[in-house]
Amino acid sequence: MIQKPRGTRDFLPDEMEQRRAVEKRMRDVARCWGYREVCTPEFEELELFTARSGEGIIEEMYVFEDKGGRMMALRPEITAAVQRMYLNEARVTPKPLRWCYFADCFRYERPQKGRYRQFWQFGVELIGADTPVADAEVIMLARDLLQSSGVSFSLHIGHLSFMKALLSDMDVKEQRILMRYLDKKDHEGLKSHLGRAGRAELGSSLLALLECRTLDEVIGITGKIPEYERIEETLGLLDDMDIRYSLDPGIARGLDYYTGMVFEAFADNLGAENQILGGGAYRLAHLFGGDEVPSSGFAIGFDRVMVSLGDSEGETERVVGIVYTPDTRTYALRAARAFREAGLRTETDIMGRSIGAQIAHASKSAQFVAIIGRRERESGTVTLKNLDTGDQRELDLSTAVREVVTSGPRG
RNA sequence: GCCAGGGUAGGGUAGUUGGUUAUCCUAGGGGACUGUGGAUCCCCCGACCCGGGUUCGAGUCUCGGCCCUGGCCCCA
Repeated sequence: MIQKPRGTRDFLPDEMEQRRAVEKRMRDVARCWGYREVCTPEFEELELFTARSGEGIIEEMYVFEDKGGRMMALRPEITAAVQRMYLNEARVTPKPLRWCYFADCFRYERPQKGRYRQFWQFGVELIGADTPVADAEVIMLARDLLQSSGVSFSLHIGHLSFMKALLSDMDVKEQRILMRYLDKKDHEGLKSHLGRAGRAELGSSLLALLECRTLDEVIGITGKIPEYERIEETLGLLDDMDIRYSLDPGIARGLDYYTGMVFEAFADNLGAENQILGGGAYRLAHLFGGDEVPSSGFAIGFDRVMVSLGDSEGETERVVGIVYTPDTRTYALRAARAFREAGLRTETDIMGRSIGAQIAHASKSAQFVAIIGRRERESGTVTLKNLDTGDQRELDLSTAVREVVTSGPRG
């Protein structure tokens, strides 16, 4: 038999309902913050992604040549595409732009728990704002979104200026290597690299920086940096709004287009793949040939959030089963229409089953059955039976519909 | 790309000193039961991941591959 591609998943209705429920809560939060949804193509010109991350990431992407000989890639993330979209379509839109997305991405990687080749991200981008309160807004929104999902997490906030202050006299390439070591918390690798570069004296201050948990401690190591006041203001806002976070000067976020504030979130109950959110302030537009625009944003690893939430039982939807005899089929279908017009999930027999078998089948998912025979058809009624209580009454069709609508969901 | 552990009906399983028709539960379909449900009973459907090797004979042993799970690497 044909199997699904490696690293992809099928979702049955129960799981889809859980995912949609979480997705809906996130959408509602984003909407309340004024972030409106955008959508970009599933695939883009390969160059959109290599311009930013280098040729190396081709190995980790789904890349193909289309029939016109153009090199394309399934999007491995959304931020670059949104920036391209901004440059293409929305450069003159009043700032700031508050956008969000919920979309699937593709990466050609070794699958494991919480890591798939097709995965979904819920993300936001705030374009054209470059203030302390903009930084704070994005972080507060990140917190609200994760909170709405019900996941248990911790939020870590850093700023690239801390490391850069200590590394300011080194060239950019060297900085990048060292920041990579710091991000990975690879102390030995860091020390030996510094030793080879003849800068062993930096080791202790860099490692001490990783241990800092307050801005004052950081400044004690880096000295007063130009960004100090801005960072203090952002963190102060978060404190005033009772946002719980840890200051983590070790966050480097691998990429060089991040410019200032960076942050990550981790699920409390996941193993190796426990990062469920990452983001920060960045500049990207120049790479795509546009005027620079300060932006910030983040993406939530939606699948990891779902793994963290585990198998929780979704709300049971009210279901009505229409049970009827063969000679009342048309009346039964009209009755079903009336229940559906009231917004109820309504199912009718299409298997030619007996009355008893229809009820038996309906009772697996439904809370109500409307039983219809010749008598009900003649009088324009249905016999509404509550399968939870066993009560049943013959009611006018419209009364029966109202009865179910006002009954409220089960359990 | 690396390491470890796994793959038997849709789901969960038994079967490993190699031996007839591969066990049980559950789910699904039908019936007992054509105007009243989840019980019960009966019937049906349905599996050894793929390929090579050893053997008279492989679910079982062996090799390779694929896939899953966990970890490493990576993680935009």
